[in-house]
Amino acid sequence: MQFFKFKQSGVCIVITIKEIADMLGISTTTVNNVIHGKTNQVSQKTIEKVQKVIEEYEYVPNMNARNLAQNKSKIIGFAMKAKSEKYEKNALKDTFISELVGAVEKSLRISGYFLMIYISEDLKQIINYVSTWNVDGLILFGMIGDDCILLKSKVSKPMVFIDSYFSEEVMEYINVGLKDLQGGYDITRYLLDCGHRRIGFVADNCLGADKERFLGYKQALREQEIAYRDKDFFLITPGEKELEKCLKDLLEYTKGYTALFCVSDYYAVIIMNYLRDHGKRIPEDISIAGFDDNAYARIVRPSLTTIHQDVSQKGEIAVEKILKLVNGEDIEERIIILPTELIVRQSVKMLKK
Amino acid sequence: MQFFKFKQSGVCIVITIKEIADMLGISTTTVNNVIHGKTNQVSQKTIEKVQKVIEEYEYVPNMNARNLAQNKSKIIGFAMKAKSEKYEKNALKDTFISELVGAVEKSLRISGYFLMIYISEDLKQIINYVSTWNVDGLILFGMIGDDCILLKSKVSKPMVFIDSYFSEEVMEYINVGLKDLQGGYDITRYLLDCGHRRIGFVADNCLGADKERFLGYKQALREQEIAYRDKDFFLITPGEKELEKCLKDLLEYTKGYTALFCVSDYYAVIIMNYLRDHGKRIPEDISIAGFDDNAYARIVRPSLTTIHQDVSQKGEIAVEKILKLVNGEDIEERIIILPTELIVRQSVKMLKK
DNA sequence: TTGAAAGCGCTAACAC
DNA sequence: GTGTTAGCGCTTTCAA
Repeated sequence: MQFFKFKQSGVCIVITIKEIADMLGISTTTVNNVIHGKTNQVSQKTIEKVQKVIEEYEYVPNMNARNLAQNKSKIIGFAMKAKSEKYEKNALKDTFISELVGAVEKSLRISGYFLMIYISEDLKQIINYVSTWNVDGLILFGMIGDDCILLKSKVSKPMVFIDSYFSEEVMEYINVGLKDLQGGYDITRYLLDCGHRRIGFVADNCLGADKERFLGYKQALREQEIAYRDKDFFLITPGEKELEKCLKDLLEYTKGYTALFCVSDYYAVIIMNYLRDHGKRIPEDISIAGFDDNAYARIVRPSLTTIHQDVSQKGEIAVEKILKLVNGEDIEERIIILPTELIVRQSVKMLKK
Repeated sequence: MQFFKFKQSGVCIVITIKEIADMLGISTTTVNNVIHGKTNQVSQKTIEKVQKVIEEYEYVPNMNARNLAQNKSKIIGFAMKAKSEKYEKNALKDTFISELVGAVEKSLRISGYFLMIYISEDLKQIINYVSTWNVDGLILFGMIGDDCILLKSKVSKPMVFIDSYFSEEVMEYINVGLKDLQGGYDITRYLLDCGHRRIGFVADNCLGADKERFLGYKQALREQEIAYRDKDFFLITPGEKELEKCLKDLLEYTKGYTALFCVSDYYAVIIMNYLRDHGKRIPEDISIAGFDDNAYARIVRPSLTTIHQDVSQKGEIAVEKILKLVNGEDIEERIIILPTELIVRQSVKMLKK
């Protein structure tokens, strides 16, 4: 039985290859060939006939069918672990994440791929997600060593990591990272050069990139023969209430310091505003330095002295790499380390020596 | 021929229903029934056997196959038009958008749906996207009247609009909106109450929500019998260079005004910083008011007097509505209008009367 | 230059 | 309780 669909205004019909073939009394193979531009196999006449119908009926391929048949999708997954409370609410409220995702989205779109975001605390769910959608490739943010190993062992699809650190011996990973240690060193060095001697380090963990920044901080201290004491690491806890408590503690804590190096602008800005709202003058009473140079850094007053990184570039490179892998191309540079730059603004006071 | 897959460490195998059935010497229907919890049809013994294999081999359904068979997906599309230059680069750099998308992502994730973002200047591409992925539902942001009509005529899937305005007679639309006019009125009224008489309005267009805010602005002026002149509308142009030029013009323009009502905090903050960097004191030389109460509003100094809206709530409601529609449930409230609230901070000067 | 047909993995109507 | 089977729309091999 032949079944023809007729174009009607106001009614939404999706036409299939088979229907086009039936309408024209030809085979699906031929229609398919025209759709895929394998026109050397098809007569000019047929091509035109088919194209006319395609246009008129606005044929659009069914991705699910295509993917099923080809065992692939046009989807690149962007997966991240929802670190505890921090991102459980709304990961994209962190401008770092949103800029990164935005850059990835845009790059993929330009290349004809689709982005699917997947956020979960549970790595197993992320792994399931990959196979359930048969994602062509995965961009992973914020994974630490063990995660990477598990992922590598469970996922056979191409993967590109962003901001991950893993041991040297497993170099088959692809990672787009940053000179985190260098950045941590540079900003601490700057604080030291400004005459600061009591410098607190603020972070919500000591893993991955944050750990590297911390190591850079310690290295700079060491060079100036300043002893690092455990209490110089101020651990902040994400999550509404916990954060509130931390900030309160911090108010007391800062009394022993002239400067604070916050591992990210995200926290630097929160802390800066909190301290100021509680009577501290910045940078007169306490200097604040950040890391990332996010959108807030320029906007807060005093504007934030920080380490700049190009977040969009991270996303773009990650996409470039993943698409190469998806297309079976070889990747020469597997570990990309982007540079950092010290941005001196107004949140750090120059102490008299 | 039977084909068994064996679980091996380090190798990633995806098992199918058919394979489970073959391994156990039962039918796919039975396996399927167990997977879908239709256990009243299956003996306890079989259930256990199947569940054991599912667990051991980590069965995960193939979405493409499932979607194809069921003629649906678990995807909700979030589509927006890339307004000219503004979002072409990275839409998520606008905190309004990223918070909205983040909230949508989170709500969908909790409900077991997947989000696919689709940004395009071209509405036709958005329409194609819907059918190519057979998206279950669409959340649309930033569409104006004509867009909505076209979408309605071309897309048969459930749709929920965010921040759209359309004429009264087409009430079958679902829209999650805001008291934009009221908000525009309130903030202008506040400026007037502070003694301002020359108030400029700044926006990059005069459509949709921005238009409503503009109408609110005009209404407040009218009430105080202040004449609105065309030149009181300062049109700003997005895009790197154009924006730069606009800001320069604005510097001159502000001479005729004591206050500026910017249609969004996004612009308010940019303008505020620019003016200050060029020697204007805020609010002494010129007062600035915004709209949205985004993350920057609290952070800039002087902090921004603005109209608050709950962006995450918009996203959450949109998801709630779209899922109801997807599930064939009835929607009682089709036009949701969220409230606004005046937030007085420090960017507006109280003039002596 | 064109066509027939098998198959991707899952679902669901129907039969036993 | 369990099994058979036809399809979802597209791709692709092989044959004509």
